[in-house]
Amino acid sequence: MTGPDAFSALVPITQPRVASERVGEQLRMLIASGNIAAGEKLPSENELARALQVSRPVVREALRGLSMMGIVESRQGGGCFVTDLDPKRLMEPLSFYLQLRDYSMDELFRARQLIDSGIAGDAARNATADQRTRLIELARLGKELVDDPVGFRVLDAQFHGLISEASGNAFLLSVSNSLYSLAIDLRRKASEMPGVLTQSAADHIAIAEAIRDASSDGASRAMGRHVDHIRATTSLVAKIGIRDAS
Amino acid sequence: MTGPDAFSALVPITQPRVASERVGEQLRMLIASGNIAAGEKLPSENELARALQVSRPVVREALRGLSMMGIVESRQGGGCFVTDLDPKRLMEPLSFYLQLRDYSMDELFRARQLIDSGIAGDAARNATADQRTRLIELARLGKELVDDPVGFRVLDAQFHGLISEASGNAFLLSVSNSLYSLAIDLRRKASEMPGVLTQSAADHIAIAEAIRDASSDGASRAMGRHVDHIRATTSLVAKIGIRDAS
DNA sequence: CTTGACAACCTGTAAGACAAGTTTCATCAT
DNA sequence: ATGATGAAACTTGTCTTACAGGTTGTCAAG
Repeated sequence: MTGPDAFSALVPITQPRVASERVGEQLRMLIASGNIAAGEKLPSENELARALQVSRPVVREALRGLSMMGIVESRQGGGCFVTDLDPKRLMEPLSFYLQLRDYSMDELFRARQLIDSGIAGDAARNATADQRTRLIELARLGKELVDDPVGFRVLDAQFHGLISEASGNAFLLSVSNSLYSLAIDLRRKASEMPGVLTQSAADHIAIAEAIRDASSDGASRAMGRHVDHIRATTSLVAKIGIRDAS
Repeated sequence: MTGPDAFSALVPITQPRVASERVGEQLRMLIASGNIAAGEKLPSENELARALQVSRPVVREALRGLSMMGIVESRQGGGCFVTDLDPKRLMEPLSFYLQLRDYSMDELFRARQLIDSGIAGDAARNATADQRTRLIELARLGKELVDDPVGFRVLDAQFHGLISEASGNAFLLSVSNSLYSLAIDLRRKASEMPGVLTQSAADHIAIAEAIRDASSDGASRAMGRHVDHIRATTSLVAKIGIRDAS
């Protein structure tokens, strides 16, 4: 190894060799760049085939690939549409990866701890007065919902969403939402265990108060502890849940 | 808003209605469960079609979808193989999602500071001996490339990639890579300013040494300073670069 | 035993056909 | 004039056939 070989890094993404993947890549770029908006209807398969100078099966394979990734959605007779591009949908392919390795759950919690702690710290710095009071309200409301798992989960989503919003960082918000939706099924099971919601409600209050007091470090630490608690109960559920998988 | 609407969470995944997605789902489960190992060769498209009682185009669409997700890989004439299931490949949907919105420079740098610092800390804990020595090598090599912007950028990418890999967290690796590629065009311009690369090379050495010494906090702080330096020079370039944007 | 050509096989692409569902629009009845 | 009805056009879903381009394995000649 004499020096860095420039050629290996010069082509970071190997451009798909086969036609259908090139077509898929092109469509994906059109969507990512905003030329085709979410929910918009795509041209018909025949039109795309004509425009791209390929056969219809090639277009179909490309669309099917995008469909499996949750980017587009085809309705028989109706046409092909870009989905709402919701994180929940787009993160679903990643659940395959989570099935592959049992320790991947740890990766997600480590990521969540890092990012959510940072977000909480930023929220303590940047939140508006309205957001601070609303957070306190939500946290107090949570204490009354510890016996209502469904209601608490909705409130929990609002609480975390509001903190992400208050942090003023759209990118971290995206990442945090992705993590949240990846773990949401496990969270649903965990929230039915006794004591879990009581702990979460207490955590929420600590976080909300730290943000209210503009204590950046305090908010970070409180959020870190919160994620720790969630990790503990969730990994427990994950272990138990193996045997009663359908 | 009276109460939480439970129905939105009641149907987490809709099972694929079309044949090709059912086929894809089935193959994916075979791979996730280990019945088909990584690197293994799949039956030919015709065999799969016969076995699954569908036509070849259906099988092809399914395989193409899995191929776009990085789960399988087809070679013309050679057959279809399961990939090595490398996390880097499987996390690709995440980078597409992060490309969707346009983020401000400040958001990206704040995110990068948070995530790369965390990654550096993890790398100091989890890196193998080989990775530590290789990092030192790369950092030292960088000092000799401060007059070669192109070469330095290649090495810089390798350096950051190796740290992400050493952290052992595929999710954060993917996020970090996305951040890196989102800012790469500005970085190209910045790396041609005098002094920038000298600073970066020094930063790299500090980071590599902290990771070598398994100093988690030190690596985090060194990376944080590094991102700060990059932010300073890059934002300068961004201001200047506005007028000669194509 | 090595080497080279050939045959069998596999994926890549194209084109055509029909089924099933949706949308649109014109027609008919009110 | 307006609303409902139904047919026609369009779109996706699937199957079939065909051939080109590439790989792999075999077998015979050297």
